Amino acid sequence: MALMPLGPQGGEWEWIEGIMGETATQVDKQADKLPRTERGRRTLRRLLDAAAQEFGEKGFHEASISAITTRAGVALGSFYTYFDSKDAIFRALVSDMSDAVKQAARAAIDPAASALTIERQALAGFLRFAAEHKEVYRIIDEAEFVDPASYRSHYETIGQRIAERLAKGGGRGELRDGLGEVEAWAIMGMNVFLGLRYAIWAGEGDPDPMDVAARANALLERGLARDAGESPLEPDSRSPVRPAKET
Amino acid sequence: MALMPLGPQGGEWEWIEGIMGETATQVDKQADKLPRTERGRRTLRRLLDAAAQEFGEKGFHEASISAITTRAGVALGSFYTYFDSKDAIFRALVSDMSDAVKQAARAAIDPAASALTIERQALAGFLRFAAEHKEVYRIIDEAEFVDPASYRSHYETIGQRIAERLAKGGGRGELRDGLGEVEAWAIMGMNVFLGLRYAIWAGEGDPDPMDVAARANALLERGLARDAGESPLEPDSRSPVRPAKET
DNA sequence: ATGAAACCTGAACCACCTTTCAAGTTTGTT
DNA sequence: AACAAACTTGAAAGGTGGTTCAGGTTTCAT
Repeated sequence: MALMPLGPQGGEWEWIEGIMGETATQVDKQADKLPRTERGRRTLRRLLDAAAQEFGEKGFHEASISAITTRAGVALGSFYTYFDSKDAIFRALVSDMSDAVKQAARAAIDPAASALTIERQALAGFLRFAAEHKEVYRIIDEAEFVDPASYRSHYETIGQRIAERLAKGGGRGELRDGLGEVEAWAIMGMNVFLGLRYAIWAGEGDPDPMDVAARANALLERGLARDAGESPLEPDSRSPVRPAKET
Repeated sequence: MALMPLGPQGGEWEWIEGIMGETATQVDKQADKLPRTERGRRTLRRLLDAAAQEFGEKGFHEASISAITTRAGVALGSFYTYFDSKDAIFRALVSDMSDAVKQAARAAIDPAASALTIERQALAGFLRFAAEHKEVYRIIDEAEFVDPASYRSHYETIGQRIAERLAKGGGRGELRDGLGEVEAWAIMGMNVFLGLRYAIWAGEGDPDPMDVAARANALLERGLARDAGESPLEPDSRSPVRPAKET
């Protein structure tokens, strides 16, 4: 499962399946590189795990293929049995990680919950995931420069998903009507930056992910404005709101 | 003025003054490179303008020093009269642009306005600036990998400034009490992503910056929740809210 | 005017890394 | 057992582009 694709050796990459069920563009070039033996699949996975670490630690340009193969314990030349180029393996990682992030958020959601609760759960899930897999965050972010198309499509997909949830919440009467793409991107940006600050850059006295998610959710629920008579829409959302210490 | 540091030839870099009033670390190494003649200052500015374009279009690693010097119309070797390395000029740019972004937001604000109006003005100012200077956005973003310390300090500074505004709004009774860093980062992330989507990636049918800022501000004012009786806190903030078409 | 400091020039140096390749080993099938 | 395909290996080709340098030109204070 893609939820934990980066465990030191627990890497279970969906990459192979992913690539086969793809809309296929640069994928075709890669297709003939799929391993056909057990040994081959093992090597491929080793390379992907090593690359995730290497790219995560050093960034795309500082990372070197020879460092990746060394980490993976294979010969330099073997790399090109599985990937056409340094870019190709990076793209494969981005694609896989993009799926993993979406999956993490989806898995954290209880579809039966109220619209606001769902947003809180999605954020909490994302924060937890980001804290556990900082490489993922970094690699996706660097895709803005190494593989812009994937980067854009990653966020557009997520944005769409959020917009759908907002529309649904509107239809149900839980949220305002007329919420759309702008609000979706606002929420997404909020989540990403909270992830950067409180998961990737988490420090000593920082509030834990649950508190952060609760505070962000309060913002989404009532905004910044002064309480003009508590809006009692989502009783569920108040319970975990312990005010976190602020700097 | 740093507000328009990237005009084709209108570049008025505060870089020189900036570096002199600095807390001084890697700055010292750079200090002996400050030009002492008029000609030198002209060349330095040419290099910085050229570098901004080159980095903005190609990204740090694809950009080459020889392309920068060609663009600037100076010899390759002259580059090293002003900068110790490719990294050094990039850092100089990040520092300058970081100032420019802050300045743009500050300039868009009317300090006498209400707390929420101020946030809307800051966002609108940022969106306008980002649309006009896409290179700035890109360069600062890439600093996450090329110059992480500057990147972090850039956002921490802005985050702090927003937090201060929130605290002030709370003190005045315009906003809730207890707003802090979490809310500041949420707002900042919101702004940055709206900038990415509606300024950098702006497309045909997209709403204009004013609409985006208004919608985001509505989110900050009342949240997503269904109108539980219009909160009439900021009459000012309703006027420019023309609902934008959504996809 | 004149000399020293500032600045300019571009060819060459050099370090680094991606990619290729020809030869060898392992795997899996018949 | 035997063979083809899959996989592995590491040395070396080949490019790229940051950085240096020695020698020339311009600036500016005296």
